[in-house]
Amino acid sequence: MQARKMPGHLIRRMNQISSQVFAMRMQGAGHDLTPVQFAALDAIVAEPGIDQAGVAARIAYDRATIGGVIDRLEQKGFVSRTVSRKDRRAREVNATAAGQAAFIAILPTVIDLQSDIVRGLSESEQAQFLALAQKIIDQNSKENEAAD
Amino acid sequence: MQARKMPGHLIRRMNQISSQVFAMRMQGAGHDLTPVQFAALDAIVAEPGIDQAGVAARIAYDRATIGGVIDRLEQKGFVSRTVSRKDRRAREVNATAAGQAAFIAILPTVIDLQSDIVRGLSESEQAQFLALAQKIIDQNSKENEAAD
DNA sequence: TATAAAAGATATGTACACATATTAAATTGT
DNA sequence: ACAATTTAATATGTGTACATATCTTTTATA
Repeated sequence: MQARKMPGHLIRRMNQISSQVFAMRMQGAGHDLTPVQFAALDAIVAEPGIDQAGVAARIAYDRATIGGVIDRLEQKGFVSRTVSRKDRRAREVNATAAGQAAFIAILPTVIDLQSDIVRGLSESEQAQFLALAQKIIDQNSKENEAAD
Repeated sequence: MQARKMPGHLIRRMNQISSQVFAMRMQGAGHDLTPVQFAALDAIVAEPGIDQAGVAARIAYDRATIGGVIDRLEQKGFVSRTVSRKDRRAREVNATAAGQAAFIAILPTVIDLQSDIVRGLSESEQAQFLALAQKIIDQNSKENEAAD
């Protein structure tokens, strides 16, 4: 049995390829966000005032990691954090004007590069692949949180 | 367009799930190897005397990362490194007796946990998924190295 | 209400992942 | 043979990813 044929290994390779395509295309378009930073910004734009734990839950991140990701988004001037008045443990995160503008500018590039990742698959194969991936994720995240 | 439906995001989530299943099952079986360490050990057992760059190429790792991975395998007593007499820049890596024994002991667990990762898919869906994943990888690694 | 339990965030430590730079050794070209 | 290039490995720095511990604040409970 070769490790290279195992689901775990194939998934690792796909993730590697996906990250490389993302980095290359974003750099080519003059943007400077990692996949994780983009996903976090997406969540924050979609739900202004969300707290860090909410961002983590929304995109299935680790709580301990999200702080650093949002740190970097803050350094770039894309988001701001304020202590919540409802719950002083929580930090409410909002996209700044610059962050919203950046998101709008970057989104088309991100959407466009997605088809690069699955290039080599026909339209119907792409749909199949996405459906199967979603199924794997749904099955394995039942015990964590409800999907939406 | 929600980031959560994009191929890149789904692939990241699958990789996350895959890594978690691997860690949990390995720990449950009393083993202590990461997915990357296992894949490296697999490559070294399959090709004794391979150099570090060879290991990296064989499993599509980053050259700069593989040194640290092999460091950790060496600390566990699973592999040994010797300067090649043919090319004194290169380090020939070999599995020790303990490393080979560990590999044989661990392999069944790793094989077994693979079906956990794709649980939720039927047999035929699993085969479909693996074929599509392989296609994505082959397409995106054409410019790097030949597959085998 | 005092205490316990839970939750949001941060800090620490380990392990990738990769870009870039550096060092040493081998290879190539003239 | 010698300089230029390439290659193997290491070093450095940034960015995840996650377990665990700690701190603060909130909530639940006796």
